[in-house]
Amino acid sequence: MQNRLGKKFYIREVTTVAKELLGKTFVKIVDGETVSAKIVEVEAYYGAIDEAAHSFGGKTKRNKVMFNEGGSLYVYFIYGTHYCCNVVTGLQNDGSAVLIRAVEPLTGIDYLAENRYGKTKLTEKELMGLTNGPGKICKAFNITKKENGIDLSGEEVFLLDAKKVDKSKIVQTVRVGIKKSAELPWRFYLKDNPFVSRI
DNA sequence: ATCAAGATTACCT
DNA sequence: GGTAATCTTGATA
Repeated sequence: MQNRLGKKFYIREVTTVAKELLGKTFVKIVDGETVSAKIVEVEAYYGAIDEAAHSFGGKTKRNKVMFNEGGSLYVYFIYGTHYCCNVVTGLQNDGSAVLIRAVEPLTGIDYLAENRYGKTKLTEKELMGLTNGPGKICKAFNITKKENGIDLSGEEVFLLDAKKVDKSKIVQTVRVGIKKSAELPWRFYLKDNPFVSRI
């Protein structure tokens, strides 16, 4: 039986939460249907010491959700075309969050496919590319600025606990796609999982 | 008021 | 491999 992750889970040090998010289940309820996916790749961002974090340099209209107490969803718009989805962690005003970079679809795959490709019959290649990147996840789950700031203890979007992933399965590397603080090894993914965005 | 850069992706050669 | 797509913020005038 899977239980919802509680407030305590999120209000901890951001890299700890990032690591433990691997293997957990991301759920969105759409018209009573459960759309879910396993988290396989994440990155940690921490405003106090991390120049690459949106929260570095203080609160703005765009990033204010990142300063919430852990357990909110932070969605931002980037490059004029893509949304990315983060789980806020830590205490109020921490400015820390975990970016969800890749997930493995579990249920509601037709919903994800329809949003991403406008069809439900997918080739093997399309299936593998369904949710293996931060922008793709938001497209597939139809997560937009409407979802920014929502509480993960609500009934629409939340996370389920899962069996703890063995430490030997977690790979830790540097983050992808950033120029500032690029050396911080705050990216975590599940070893050998085919849905990880890049190796 | 104008402008460049950004936690990305898809489509081109 | 290169680049267009085209929103938000923060710097400069």
